[in-house]
Amino acid sequence: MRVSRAKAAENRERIVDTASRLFREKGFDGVGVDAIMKGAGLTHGGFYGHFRSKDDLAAEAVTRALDRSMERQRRFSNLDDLVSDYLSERHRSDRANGCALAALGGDIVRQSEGVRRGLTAYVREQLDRLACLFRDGGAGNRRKRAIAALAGTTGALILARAVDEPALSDEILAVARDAFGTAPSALQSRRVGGRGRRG
Amino acid sequence: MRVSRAKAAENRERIVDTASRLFREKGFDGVGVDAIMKGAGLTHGGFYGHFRSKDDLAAEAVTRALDRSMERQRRFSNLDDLVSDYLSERHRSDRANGCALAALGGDIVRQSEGVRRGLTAYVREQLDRLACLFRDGGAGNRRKRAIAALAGTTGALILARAVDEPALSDEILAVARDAFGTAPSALQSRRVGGRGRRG
DNA sequence: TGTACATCAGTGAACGCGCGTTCACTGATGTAC
DNA sequence: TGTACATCAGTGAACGCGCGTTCACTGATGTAC
Repeated sequence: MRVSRAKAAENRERIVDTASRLFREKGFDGVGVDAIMKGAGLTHGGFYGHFRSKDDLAAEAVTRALDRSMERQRRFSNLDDLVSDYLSERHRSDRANGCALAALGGDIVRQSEGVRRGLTAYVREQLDRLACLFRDGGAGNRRKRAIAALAGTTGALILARAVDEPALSDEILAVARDAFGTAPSALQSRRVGGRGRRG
Repeated sequence: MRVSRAKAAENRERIVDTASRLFREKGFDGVGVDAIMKGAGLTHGGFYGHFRSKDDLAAEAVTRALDRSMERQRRFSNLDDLVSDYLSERHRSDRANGCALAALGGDIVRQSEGVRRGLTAYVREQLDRLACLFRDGGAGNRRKRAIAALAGTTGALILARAVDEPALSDEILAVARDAFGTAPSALQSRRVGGRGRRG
């Protein structure tokens, strides 16, 4: 039974959103067209009225996830808050709604050209944004610290998720929040005791 | 046709090695039992004489990859060399023989309990090793820097591989080498010019 | 050391299930008058 | 505004391919005498 054009467009959006979440949660190969359509409240047969293939949807779903990530991170106006949010326990456990880069990491390389281009644009934007959030230092130094912070937070989230022991996972998140959330950071020197609140 | 027990054991080893490389290169779902056995110079039917299932092999293959990584990294006695090797262009392009954590990242979470336990042990060992390589600071501070370095290098390698543009990828590797390869690092302060050779 | 037989590593055909994709069909929507 | 028809979003059965797994078979290895 046909539905209105508005409803059809809405359905399409819901398919992309659902796929975006399911892919991050279970990986590209861990989710079938059937499950995605069911998750969007439809039947699988209608899929090809909206997309040319599962790969095409994957490209859109990753792009959407990255856009949402960017939106979320724009809400923070200082590095500490942004990093605390990114390295929160909520984000660690909520893969489905979290950073696509951390969730799909290595698999993205094997995706289509479009997906990788979208990801590259996201990384560039993210680096620019991080560089702005550093308060001190010249442009070159801020960019370097932005790269280190992006690599560090992404890696920390992946590690915290991969590791089996809650205590170690918590420790990784906590240390990384401290190391990458402020600049200069705990990485910097042989500071003993204190969490740098004074500085 | 039956082969000698020694030859059979050797075949089994070759299957694990081949799988270890192919999984890192193409992901767990990107490689079939058929391809693995062919890569090891055998036919697929013999697979189940060696392993209970593909998942069982995956567990062994990841463990093997992590062991090899650990072996390689033991060869370096200072942090600079270790990080330079880990963040080299060779490692970026040679996924098949590189770090399993960076190559399989998010997918490992969805693997069996055994795999995750092996990975956790690897992370612990790696952190201890990195902490030793820092020359200054107390035990607590060294561990923190080890965590930051592990997260940073892992994240940087994943980013450098994910990104589409060679120049950006090179920049990420270079900056991360500088930031995580020495302590204190470029992250530390608003140092301008010079690569810290003097310090 | 040599012979006879049991064992079993590896082979290749076959099975069966899941999944991406296709298609004939349905019936509500959109449009022309 | 109302009616008649064409369109087309969604349905559910079916197809076909790939892949994990099984199995009867082969023939070299290992063992018992």
